[in-house]
Amino acid sequence: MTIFDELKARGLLAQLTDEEEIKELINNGKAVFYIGFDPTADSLHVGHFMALCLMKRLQMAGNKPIALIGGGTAMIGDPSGRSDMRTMMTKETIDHNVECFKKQMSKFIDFSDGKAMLVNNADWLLGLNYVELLRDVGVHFSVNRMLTAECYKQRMEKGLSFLEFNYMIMQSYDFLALYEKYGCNMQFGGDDQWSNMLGGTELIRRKLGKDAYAMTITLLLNSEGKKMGKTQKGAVWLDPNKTTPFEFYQYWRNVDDADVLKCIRMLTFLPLEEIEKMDTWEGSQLNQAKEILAFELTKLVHGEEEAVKAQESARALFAGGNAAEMPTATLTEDMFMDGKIDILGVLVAAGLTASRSEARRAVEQGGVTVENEKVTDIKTVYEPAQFAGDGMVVKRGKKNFKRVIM
RNA sequence: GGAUGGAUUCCCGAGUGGCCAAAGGGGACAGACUGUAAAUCUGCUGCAAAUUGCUUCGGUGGUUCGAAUCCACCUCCAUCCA
Repeated sequence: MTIFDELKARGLLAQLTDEEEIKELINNGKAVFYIGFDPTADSLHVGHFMALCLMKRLQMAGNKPIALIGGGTAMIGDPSGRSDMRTMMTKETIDHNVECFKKQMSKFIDFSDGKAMLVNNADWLLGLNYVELLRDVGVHFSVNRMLTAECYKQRMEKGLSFLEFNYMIMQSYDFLALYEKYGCNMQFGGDDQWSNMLGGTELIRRKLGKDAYAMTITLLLNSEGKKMGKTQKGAVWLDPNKTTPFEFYQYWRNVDDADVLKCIRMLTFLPLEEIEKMDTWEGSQLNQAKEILAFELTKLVHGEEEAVKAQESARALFAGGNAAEMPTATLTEDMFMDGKIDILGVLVAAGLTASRSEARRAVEQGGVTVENEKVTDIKTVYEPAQFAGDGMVVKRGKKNFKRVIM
């Protein structure tokens, strides 16, 4: 199976500028492609992960990836898919994020021996001269055309600043710069990047009279049409300090039935034949598929050891027992009043609830368990000795656990 | 720069002097049912020393016994005009 067919079978491809030409290039390892990542946070998340996987797949097929970190474009902020303006980030924050991105990326992509490149568009964007840019690049853009782009249309009602309006031009310029510097002939990105990417191919055509190609990856949406990889608390991060391997595992373990197979297909490296078999699974059998999904992804991101730990913890916990591997919270002396701490205090200290009021509600609604014993009285108190040794396992709801120790 | 409309709790949105910690909906959370799923039903959703107290309706100041609500100034947003 060719790489192109595989990508297609996995449902990763969304839009392509020229299917035949792209097929030819990537199947024969002739593509030099880039994917841009704007450092808007200090860790990569699931959306980036998909793009990195794509890079890896193409790299394995002999193509040369360029990972572009948008240290320059982050100064502007991409309006695509946004209903309101991004908060402007300081140069310092961006620089910090760029460093974090670099570290995480090198875990997934092999940058040794020129097999891949890592560049930062701050290197060429920040030094641009305004008037020169307008004359060289600006002439090639039609405002009328730009305004018809989907990403701007959405913003016509809410308001769009000139700063953000220029994002497309910066991204287009990136493509041109990479084309000229490194012979980069293709750009990949999320489907919401389509218009920005077309801007680049157009610019290359107009300025150099050359063809370059663009292809977008299907956005990972759940059955309700929302972006996956987001929780109430925010994104699901790849940095274990921001989203622990256990939480990461649980996120995938809990996806809807309707989304499991799609996720396995798009995110894992499991062979397609194996995935086809799972496709026939129904009902509670899908639970197995979820376990596979969670395990595979945790393994890819955090390594096999962490994946095994997360899986064992999860199995043990949901089977009713207590696992050795569990997030822990440590109490300190000063949390005790007269040698005692009440259940509300424990819940807050363990980070299981945000406030004592919330803790009170959780207890009153029968959602709190200590060592598998339901706690019904909000006045229940504990003494330091009870948290000695292995401590106690405190649960809020079905899926929030903490081992609380002294 | 001018005119008009607007800013309410996680989000949408009602409230135009006391009965307002603020209707309704969504989401989140908890319970029941399940398969760690969905759907459904129930509860709940500012904080706390908890039949009470405290802080909140863009910001600051004012009127009043009493302000989300009235007044002044400011900030931000949208629409129209330039």
